[in-house]
Parts: sequence; structure tokens; C-alpha cells
Amino acid sequence: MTAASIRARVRAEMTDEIKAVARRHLATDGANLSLRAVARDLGMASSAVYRYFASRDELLTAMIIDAYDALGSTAEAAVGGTGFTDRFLSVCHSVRDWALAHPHEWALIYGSPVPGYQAPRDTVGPAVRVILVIGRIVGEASAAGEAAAGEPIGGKLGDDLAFVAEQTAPGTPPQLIARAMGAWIHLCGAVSAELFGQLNNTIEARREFFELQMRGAAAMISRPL
Amino acid sequence: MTAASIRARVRAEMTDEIKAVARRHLATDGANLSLRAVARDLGMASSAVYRYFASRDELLTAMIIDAYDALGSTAEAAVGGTGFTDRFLSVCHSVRDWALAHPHEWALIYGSPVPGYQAPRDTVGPAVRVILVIGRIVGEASAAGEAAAGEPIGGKLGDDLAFVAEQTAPGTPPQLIARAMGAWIHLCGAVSAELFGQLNNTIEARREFFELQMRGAAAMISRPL
DNA sequence: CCCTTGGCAAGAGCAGTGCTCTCTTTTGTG
DNA sequence: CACAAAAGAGAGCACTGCTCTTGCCAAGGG
Repeated sequence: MTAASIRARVRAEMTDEIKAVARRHLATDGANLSLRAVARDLGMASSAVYRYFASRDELLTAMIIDAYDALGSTAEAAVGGTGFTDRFLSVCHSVRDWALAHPHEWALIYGSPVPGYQAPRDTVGPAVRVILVIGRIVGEASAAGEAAAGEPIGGKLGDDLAFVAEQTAPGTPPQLIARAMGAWIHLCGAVSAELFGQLNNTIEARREFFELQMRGAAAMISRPL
Repeated sequence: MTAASIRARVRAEMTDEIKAVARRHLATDGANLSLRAVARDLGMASSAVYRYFASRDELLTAMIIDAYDALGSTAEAAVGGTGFTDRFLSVCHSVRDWALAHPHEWALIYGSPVPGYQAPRDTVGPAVRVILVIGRIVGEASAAGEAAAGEPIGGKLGDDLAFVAEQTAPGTPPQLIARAMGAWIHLCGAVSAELFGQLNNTIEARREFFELQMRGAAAMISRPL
């Protein structure tokens, strides 16, 4: 009916269906899911799937983008509470909760890159959403005087950080951006450590441990070195 | 000649040779290296390799243990300098340098776990070596009064941390252990972020950025929340 | 309303994989 | 030195990603 013809609509639906089944397989087989198995589950020939995704890598790319977007919206929706620490912790827990619910998708986006695989440009947009959320919170905290800047950073690193600041939260001092990125790295590291088994046989009180870590990260942001 | 007969020695040499070739393949193909391809490189039938490793997973396990050990000795050898921060930074940089030199081996041990793969007990010993190094440095700093403990931690998490303290650096307050683990997580997160492409198109001054992050982690340890 | 054409699905096929089984050869050792 | 144990080779099974060819079918223009 619309300019996007019936064909296009059916095609989009089929594409979504393939992705849905692939996501199910992802939950059991991880990144080495089989395109043929997905096709079998859909009752179609494996060659037919290639009408929708030119290769297995392209399917994976689609799932990576979806995962980034899902995590991104989760984080964006989680910005609640008042005061910097509460808002930050809220985001952290939402990220961790999502990761615990979708471990293989987390592994897909924050785990080791698939060997022969090169992430295309399309992934960078969705990929930065969660760091953007953190950047925004930190920016607001900075504007509200909740976070001191500390000593300025020079050299190439200073330029890099200034550029990120401009893109993320204009007006925020680069030093703060560095600490925000530190918090984000710490967040991803903590979630990955828990998910990838680095805490096995060591820490049982996972949630408490995570919260402690993220409180440390929040404190790191509030006070300069 | 020895109690370990000639057969056993030849077998050990062959095993090492297979691992060496596999490590070379790891550098190009990552975790999905092909046992058959390794066999081809060695000029032997693929079935012959199964005399040495019962499965591809077992080969991977061997490489994981080797990687943990290589990284562990690197970190242990890097404890130099005087004062907590210097010693800590020295270890951090040695870990990062090793990871940059052996990215796929890093991915093998700190990246997403191989899907159907369960790490056997043999890996836990080598796996804890680097966190042990950090724990020891922090313990010494604590003993030297370079790191205040801060508020005690109760509940299950407190017990967990006390247990880790006992195993790692006896006499160190659990709160400090928590911060040491935080630093370790931050370290792994920073290296993984750099290696897995999370910093692409953002931070060019990688080493400076890393150092800044690790200085933050060091400061985090020195002062309580 | 018909008929063309563009898109879709199916199947066979290729090269490669992990792993098993059987058979033969080698080789250290009692 | 004879022999048993260890090692290697090769075929084979079920699977993979991907390509190519063939047949089909309906959407949309005339």
C-alpha cells in the first residue's frame, strides 16, 4: 500500500523472523550459531536465508546492532533518581541486569571480537549509546557542581578527550570525560568479569560486589585525582 | 633413560610442537583454529593429533593454561619500583604490553568463553597468578600504611572478601581486597576495551589513556570511599 | 485481464570442519 | 630379539558456510 511495497513489508517481516530464531540459537550456541540450523528451524532451505543476509557475518552484524540498541534503550530508560550517585548506580544496575538476562548478546558486543570479523560502520551509532548516557549524567553532575574537574590533561590525550567531550556532553571538562570513560570501562569490566567466569569460586555475593565496585567508580568521578 | 622413558619425552616434545603450531594459528584464526589445519602444518594426519589431544577443546585448554602462565610470569616479573603506585603501574603496563603482543591469547583467557566449553579445574591455578600479584602489592602497601582500610564490609560479601584476603594476602583488611579486585577488574576492562575495539575512533593516545586509568585505580586503592 | 519480470525458494554441490574407527607401521623395552 | 604398546594413516560420518542453477509465483505495468 505504502511506497514501501507489499514485497518490502513481507521481506522485513521475514528478516525479523530470521533474527528472532537466530537470537534463540545465540542463547544456546553463542557466536558460532549455525545458519543452516536457523534455516532448519524456520523450515526453509539454508540457501534461502542468503536472500536476506549475504553471509553469516552479516546476520551477526544485525544481531550486534540489535544488542547494542537493546542495551542502549535499557540504559537510557534507567536514568532515574536524584543526585549523581543514584543516577549512575541505576544505570549500572540496569546494564548488569540486561547482561545477566542476555549473556550471549553481551558476549557478542563486549566479548572477544569474532576472528575474521570486521564491525561495519553501522554499529558505531548504537554502540555509543550507553557511554553517552553516562557522559550525560556526568555532564549534568559537573554543571551542578557535584564533580570537580581536577588537573587539566594536555598532549594528544587531552585533544582526544576534548573531542569526546564535544561529542558527548559539550561544556564538560575533558578530565571529567576521562573519569567518565573510566567508570564506563570499570562497568564493562565488572559485568564481563562476572559473566565470563572470572569471579567463579571467589565472590558469591555478586550483586553486592558489583554495587561496591560501581560506588567506587562513582566516587572516582566525583573527586579528582 | 630416566623414569620418564624416551617414549614419554618424545611425546612431550611432540605435544609442545603441536601447541607451538596451534599458537601460531591462534594468532591468525583466533579461537576457531582448525585442528586439521594444524595437523597439515605439521605434515601429519589430523587423526594423529588426537593421540595427543583428545579433542579440540583439550588443545584450547592447554593453550589457555599456557596463556595464563605466560601472563602470570610476566606480571610477577614486573613488580619493580618503590612505593605502591609505581609498583602497581609497573604491573599494569606489563599486563597491557603482553596483551598487545598476544591479543588472541588475551581474548582466549579474558574474552567471551568458548560456547560449549567448560574450563576444567587445571586452569584456576594459573588463572589467579596476576590477581595474586596485585593482592600482594596491595597487602604490602597496607602493611606499610600506604593504604587506609575504610569502613568495614559486612554480610555475605564481607565473608567472601575475608576468604579471598586469607588466600591472597593474609592480614589485609577485606575492604582493601575489594578495592584491589576493583583495580584488577579495571585493569582487565581497560585492556579488553582497547583490544576489543571499544576505543576505536575515540582515543588515539592509548598508552597515556591507559596510564591515566590505572592511576585512577591506584588512587582508588590508596584512599577509602 | 494477461503476461512479463523481478524476487524468492529449493536442491545439489564444493571445500572444509571435528571426530571415530580400523588398519598398518614403527619402536622402545622386557 | 621378539613382541606388545604406542603412533600414524586413511576412510568415513555428519556437519558447516557458501555458490550456482533451476523452477516457481505473484506484483504490477500495459
